Amino acid sequence: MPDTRTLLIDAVRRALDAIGVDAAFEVVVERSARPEFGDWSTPVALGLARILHRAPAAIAADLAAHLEAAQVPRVRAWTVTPPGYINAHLDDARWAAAVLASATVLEASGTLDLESAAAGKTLVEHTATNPNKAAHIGHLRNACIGDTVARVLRRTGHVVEVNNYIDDTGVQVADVVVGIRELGIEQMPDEPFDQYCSRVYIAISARYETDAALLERRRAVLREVEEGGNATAVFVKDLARRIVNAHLVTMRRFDIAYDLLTWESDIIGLGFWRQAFELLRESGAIVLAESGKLAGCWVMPAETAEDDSDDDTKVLVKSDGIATYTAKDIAYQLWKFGLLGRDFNYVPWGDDPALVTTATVPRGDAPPAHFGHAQRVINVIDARQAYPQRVVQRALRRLHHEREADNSIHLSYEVVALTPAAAAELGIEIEEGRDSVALSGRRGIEVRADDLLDRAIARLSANARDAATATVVAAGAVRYYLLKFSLNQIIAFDFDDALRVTGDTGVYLQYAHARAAGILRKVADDALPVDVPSALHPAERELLHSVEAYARALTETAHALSPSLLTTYAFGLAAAFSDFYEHTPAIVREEDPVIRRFRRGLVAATRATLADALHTLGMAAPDQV
RNA sequence: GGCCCCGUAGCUCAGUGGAUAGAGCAGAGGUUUCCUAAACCUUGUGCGCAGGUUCGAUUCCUGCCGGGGCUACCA
Repeated sequence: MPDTRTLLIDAVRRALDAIGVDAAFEVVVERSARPEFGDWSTPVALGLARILHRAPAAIAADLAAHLEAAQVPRVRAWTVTPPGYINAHLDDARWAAAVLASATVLEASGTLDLESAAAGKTLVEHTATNPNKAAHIGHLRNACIGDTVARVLRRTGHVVEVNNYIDDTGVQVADVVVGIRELGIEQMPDEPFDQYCSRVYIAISARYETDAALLERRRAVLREVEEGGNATAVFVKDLARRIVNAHLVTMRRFDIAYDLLTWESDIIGLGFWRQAFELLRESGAIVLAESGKLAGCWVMPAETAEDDSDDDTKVLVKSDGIATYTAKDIAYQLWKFGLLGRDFNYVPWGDDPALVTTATVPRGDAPPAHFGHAQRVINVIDARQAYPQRVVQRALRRLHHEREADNSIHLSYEVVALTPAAAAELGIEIEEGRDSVALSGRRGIEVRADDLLDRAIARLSANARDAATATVVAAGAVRYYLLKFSLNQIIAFDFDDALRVTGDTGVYLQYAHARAAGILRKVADDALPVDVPSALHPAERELLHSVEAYARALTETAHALSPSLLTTYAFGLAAAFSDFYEHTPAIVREEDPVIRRFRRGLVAATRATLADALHTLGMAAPDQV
């Protein structure tokens, strides 16, 4: 059943047809600015005034007459207000009943086919934290965005595959290897492995400044890793596996999971890059630079012949023969679309039955391969990597994969930075004149994801009914905090904001859900048909509008790939419910059976909708807190 | 220099080509014989500046100012 807004847009469209307005004229219908105007309003008459050479109010009156005559379902009356708005006043009995019925369906159905099923699979790559250190809140922002986007897409009927890319042949892992070998730093008793590696990473990064010879050691490590089949490669693989396991445990605490772990070393080991290199070379997409500062490198030249500045020339193979990260990413992107003509080997990861990892060597218990071959690829990567992502897209275009290039989405988001207050709390000096400092694992400027969650749990434990509740509410609170900012807004991280338990927080949403669930526990469902009372309380109207808006909020979130749209919606729904809760009499003591039944139904619809929104955001919807 | 992002209330942020631009926090003051007060209510002279497009611009365009990022044989 269409929602009221869609119904009204169609009705206005037909009224416009009736007075001969071009079908291309855009119909806007929005919530009325003030309740006394109505429930929904359209400004179409304003825009038509010039086209029709008539006063807006006169056009509005004509249209209102047509709408009145059309007997639009769920609409009780049409009015016109200056300077020419047309307002719909809803027939509460029919509208409210429809909203409650839809929300009940929502609860019953497993998936919500809101998108007319874009054919094919969407592959979402997220997290992709370098396996050389503990995950911090910057990595967690990435994971929360990616995980939520995947959930939203699945909820709206898409087929989704989630990859977590493991960059185990890159510079950052090599740094830790050099650090462990050269600096003699020991793991402390009780020190988690990922935190130990973070410590080594910070130490070796500082040492490079004074000991350039160490950089040569790093080059040697990288070469051995790329060649494979030696002790260093085995050492790195083991180190990376241990870090990846730590990352998976961390992310699991936030209910973040993956379908497939893809290893950069397999892209090298299985010849993906070799294959991609040949394709790129044969097509002329990359060339060997023979002179200049890039002599000896295989590079992808600039976008256009005119713009041949070095600025836009990207090195894919360094003069020492080692492929850059971007090069391997091109091979990976080709694989994601099924364009490489090669596939990974797949083996289960540990004892998690739902998680598969790529492997260089096949194994007997390999799960059936159903990975890759995506229609659309979404790479969740921070805004600083926009340039290399453009190079990946450009590579697809140069190989004449236009459609796949168009369907390669860099889902860019801004970084997390520390406010001066947060930096001070961590004992980090902030540069004079700056109002924030960027996170940096390399420099130890960070808030570890696990530490933040532990602090949130500690903060919530005092008021939660038990430890398990505190844990899920804390995880939800941290997720909500990292999701509520627009993607292109830098998060100015502040401990007070992130750990707050009142106001616009995940805790508020979960508390509202628990309140609704509490009412449903105490007010029995008499299973009789729900009638709508003759007069709705303003808070009831707002809550009904908010419940009804869920489907649209979901589809808009899916289209924009922007989780903050959904957090904003969910907060609005929870606030509307709190307002209803505070400003209408307690249902448990309601004597009138019609009102009691209706208001219980409204609470049930709210709870179901809020639970659905919370789950789609990757948050728990506890019945009690 | 080129490209990208940001600039809305004291602070952190939503928001929209339409009728009086919203939240949270911080500050002040209130609400509990009542379904969980992690709540609710009261308290607010704010869209960086200047042009342009438009019936209508905080929203779109151009320029400028301020801040951040990218522009590596790192990722």
